Order: sequence, then C-alpha cells, then structure tokens
Amino acid sequence: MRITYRTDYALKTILELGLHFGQDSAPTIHEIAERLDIPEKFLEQILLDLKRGGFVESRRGKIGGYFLSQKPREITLGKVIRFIEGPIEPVACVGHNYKGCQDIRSCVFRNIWQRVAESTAKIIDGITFEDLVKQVKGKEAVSSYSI
Amino acid sequence: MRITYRTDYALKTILELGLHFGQDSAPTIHEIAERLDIPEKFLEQILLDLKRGGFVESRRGKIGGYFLSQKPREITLGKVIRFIEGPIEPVACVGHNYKGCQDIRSCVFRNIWQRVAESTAKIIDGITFEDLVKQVKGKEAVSSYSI
DNA sequence: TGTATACTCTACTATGTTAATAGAGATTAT
DNA sequence: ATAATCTCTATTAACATAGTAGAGTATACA
Repeated sequence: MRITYRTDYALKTILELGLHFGQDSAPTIHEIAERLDIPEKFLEQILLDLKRGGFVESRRGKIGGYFLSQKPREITLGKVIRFIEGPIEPVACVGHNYKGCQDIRSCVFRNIWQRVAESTAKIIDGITFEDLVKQVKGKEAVSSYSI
Repeated sequence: MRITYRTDYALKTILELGLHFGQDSAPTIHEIAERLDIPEKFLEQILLDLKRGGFVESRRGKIGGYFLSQKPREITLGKVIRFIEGPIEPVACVGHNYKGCQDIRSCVFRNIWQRVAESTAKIIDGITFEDLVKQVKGKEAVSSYSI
C-alpha cells in the first residue's frame, strides 16, 4: 500500500471534521485548508469527492461549510483509503485475470501479496475516526501548547 | 506498499535462478526473459541492478549467464523488495522531517503507517527464496502439466 | 587470433499518475 | 441585491514507470 497526498489530506480532513462532530459548526474549505496546510483548491476537489463517497455533507452560502455525514465511529480508515485510492492490493494480479498467474510460480507470489493486503486491511479496517478523535483530544488535553 | 513490474520481474527472476541453484547452469537473459515472459531489454537492466545489489553474479561470453551469488535461504523477499523499491513505508512521513508531523493530529496517522509497515515487513522479511523454491518444486511435482 | 555469443552501460521515449491551479457557475443568509 | 461559499470541468507541470535502442566489453572456442 502507498498513500498519496490526496488520501493523506482526505484522512486529516475527516479527522478535523470529526473533532467538530456534535457541535453544529461547519468549517469552510478555507478554514480547513489553512488549519491543515492543504492547498485550498486541491482540498476543494477532495471534499467534493468525499461528499460523493458519502463521508461528508455540505452547506452552501453565507454560513456554509462541511460536516461529517456519518458518526466518526462508523467511518473506518479502510473505508476512506479504499474510496480514494482504490483497492489496497500490492499488485494488479490479486484479483482475477493477471497473465502471470497462470503458472504455479507466480501464484507463489500472489499468495504473499494477499497475505500482505490482508494484514494491512486488518489494521486499517480496525480503526475508526472515533478512535482517532479520542486520541487527539486526549493528547491535546495533556500537552497544553498544541493547536 | 505497492509492487511495480520491475520488482515483480526481479522476484520472479530470482526465484527462477533459485530453482537452478546448486546445478552449475547459468541461464541467459534471453532464456529467462522468454520463460518468464519479460521484455528482454528491461530484464537486462533489472539483472544489472540485482548484480549491483549483490543478489546475482554473471558470467560473460559464450557460456555466459546469470546465477545467484547467495544461497536462496539467505535471500528474503524483503531484501529484494527494499533494494528495488526503496523503503516500504506508506508515506514519506515515516522517517524524520515531514512537515505534517509537527502536530499531534498527524502523528496519529504516522503511528498507523508505522504499524502497517511493520506488519508488511514481518511477512516479507520472514520469507526466503528457499521457501519459495520448495513450494514450487513441491507443487510442480504434483500437478504434472506445469512448466 | 578471429568470431560469435552474451553481458554491460548510457541514453532516450511513451504513457500514465499525481498534485496542483484556474476560472466560471450555482446556492444561500442577510 | 450581494457577498460568501460550495460546485464543477478543464488544464498543467513534474515525476515515475515501463520499455526501447544501440554501441561497447569480455570470453569460449575453433
């Protein structure tokens, strides 16, 4: 698995919105971009994408902004990563019609990539944004000089 | 982690040479390319690379070819993958000076990427080409119509 | 000693992806 | 009305990947 900036930004943005969940504040693209140091126009695209994915909702106009459309508890890292990046398998092969997988020698590797994908999935599917929100709130409460 | 064709070919090539280990045959680039269905000139580059990495040695001239310079047992998948692909961490961040890692919120993700990298490493560092050679020889003995 | 064979090395190219930028359009609170 | 904000499509610069090209070097063997 490899994480692109697009995914990195998406995850941080959802965490940010997760920290606001429950309050009825809806941070704007501009605010999020500034706070997380993400190019604003790029974030704009990412948020539209996340909206289409059903992760966030938006309000337009004067008091517009973004907010989560699911509880942080219901959003796992895996869901977001797969939505942005596509499948997490290390090679195209892990699927169906990969030319190299006809003979035994290639299957030896195929099995390994599957094990890798499964172990990654086990981690990222086991973490929700509620977990992350708690971690951040816990740590920010302790170290008093954080954002 | 993501596997490029370059790595895919490198691994299959080393497995192929592993199957010849002990015999004093040295398959040529041409033979390997044909058998594994790899573009010959591309494989040429990869083999030179693997040579510089200390995985294979070569003999030039009439009876030239390639052979492993280490025992299959001493070559792990992890060594080869890292040599070709570079570090397996999912983001540039897992290292030292990633701008996003100054605050707690980013570190939350950083820890996760490290867990993913570690679980991947655990798998690929635990498999040697001896293991793979045995698997292939075992299976090829059973199903009689394989290559 | 010539020659065929096979490895060695450097440079180039086509294609695709990523990260970002640009700008016009649509909605909404006041 | 209008200012603020989200929405949408197109474009671009930089980079990585996969592959191609061709000239050069070493070696076995007749």
